[in-house]
Amino acid sequence: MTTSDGLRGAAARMPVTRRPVERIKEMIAEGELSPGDRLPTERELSAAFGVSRSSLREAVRTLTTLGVLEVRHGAGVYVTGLRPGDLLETFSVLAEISQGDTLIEVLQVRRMLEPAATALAAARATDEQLRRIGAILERMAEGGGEREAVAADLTFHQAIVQTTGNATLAAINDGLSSRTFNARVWSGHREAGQTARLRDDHQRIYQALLARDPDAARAAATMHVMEVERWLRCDLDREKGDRPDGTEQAPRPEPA
Amino acid sequence: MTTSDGLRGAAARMPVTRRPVERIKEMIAEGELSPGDRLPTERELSAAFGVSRSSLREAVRTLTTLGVLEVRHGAGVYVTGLRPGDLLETFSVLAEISQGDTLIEVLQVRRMLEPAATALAAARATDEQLRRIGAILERMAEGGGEREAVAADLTFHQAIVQTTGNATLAAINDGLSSRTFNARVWSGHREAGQTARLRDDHQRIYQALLARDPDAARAAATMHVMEVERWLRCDLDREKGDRPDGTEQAPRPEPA
DNA sequence: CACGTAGAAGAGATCAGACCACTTACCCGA
DNA sequence: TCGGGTAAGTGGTCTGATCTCTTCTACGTG
Repeated sequence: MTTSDGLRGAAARMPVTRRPVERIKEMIAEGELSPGDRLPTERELSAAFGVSRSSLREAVRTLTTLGVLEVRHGAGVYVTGLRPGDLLETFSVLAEISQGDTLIEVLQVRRMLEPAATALAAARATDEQLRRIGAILERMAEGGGEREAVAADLTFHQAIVQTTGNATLAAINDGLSSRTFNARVWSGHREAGQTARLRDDHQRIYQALLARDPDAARAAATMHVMEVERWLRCDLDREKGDRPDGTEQAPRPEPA
Repeated sequence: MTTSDGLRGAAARMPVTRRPVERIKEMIAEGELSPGDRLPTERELSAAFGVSRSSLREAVRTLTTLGVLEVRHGAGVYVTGLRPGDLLETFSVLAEISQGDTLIEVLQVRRMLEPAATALAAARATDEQLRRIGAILERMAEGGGEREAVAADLTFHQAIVQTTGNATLAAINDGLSSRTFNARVWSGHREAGQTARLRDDHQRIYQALLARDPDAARAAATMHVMEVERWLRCDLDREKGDRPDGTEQAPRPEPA
């Protein structure tokens, strides 16, 4: 009773729930299903795939989590826009539950992406986009609670990356700088000196964008990410061992 | 009407299935659950959360898809290693089902990451790591079918990125250069000139690594990604409109 | 005729319980 | 002592019923 069914070798010993997942992904890749399309009802799909409705629902749940499908209660199952932002939404869990060294790694990646992205933004930004970024900066200057400050910082960087016009880049960057992540880095860093330093960083980035100077933008972004990295390292050290001596704030500087 | 995303107080009007998802993620973030820990049985969990087993299973399915949990048939549900590679496995769907412009965007991101990563690798590589990369190159030179060539190319770049010691970076890069993606770029580019060009690119990267020369490594990696991007643009143009004139092979070069 | 509301139909959400398939560990016999 | 077999435990799947939400229709009112 095992492999006797006529299924081709590939789909033979596949968990039942996985079959609809692979098939639907395949249909999308082949163009049989397009963004926005509505799928048959769960009851019809389960019959079509020869699986129970429970299993079919788990398959749909998988594809929903991946950002491929979207379920509207009472209305049906739809293919999402399949835009990078849809497919990379899962990305944020990394920043959400990672700890210690992985957070450093995340910042190192941002140190590769954000300078390049900011430089690109400086070259491509329209007047309207620059105006919007400036507005965000003004809102940050107005102060507000820590929550608002974190949100505004996030919005500032997101706006810059969006200016590059690369939605994939924007989605990845969003994932690497999720709200949870930033809140963690920021916690305990609201002292006067650091807040001022942050504002300076942002101002320098903004000025470089205004001047449409990619090199300056790259440098400013690099400095900013490095600063955030320094804070994080400081925090991690404090957590690890409570050494009161403030030395070794930036251990192991990048060799390159 | 109701504020759909109010989220005030406790989990007020949250879909039943989502409650276990959020709670388990929270427990992991708080350290109540650690990598490798085993969770209670599905039956116990469903009782603990006050949901049916079906709903709990959908929650577990969500977390499994995200790479947070791992289910072993007959043995139990476990927390994964929570390593970047675990959490970013979903990443590959982007390369799997994206088309057209998004593929270009993916390559632009790689153009930001791979040069930086290769430079870092040049600075940090151990003799053993360099030897391994060299071995991969030799295997590629031996030829073989297109399938083997794609796999070897992938392995080559993965080995380099792993050399940086940044698992997050490696996971992201893996996602951006999945087998499916590469197979698509490569299809139809096995002509003599391009194969040779590819081998040259790889050799130059390898030489830069051997010389532990970050600048040369960065340049070589950049050239390589740009070359792949040129192929892809060529393919996309061919698909879109069948213009026989070979002009506009590399449209809109990056302004920066 | 225009419009809004109530009801019905359809679709996903959740639940309950049963049975199947796989893993693990224990126990018994050689 | 070692090996295999068996049973308990756990995830995998199925069935079918009920609940909730969306959507559309049809009715009634102004």
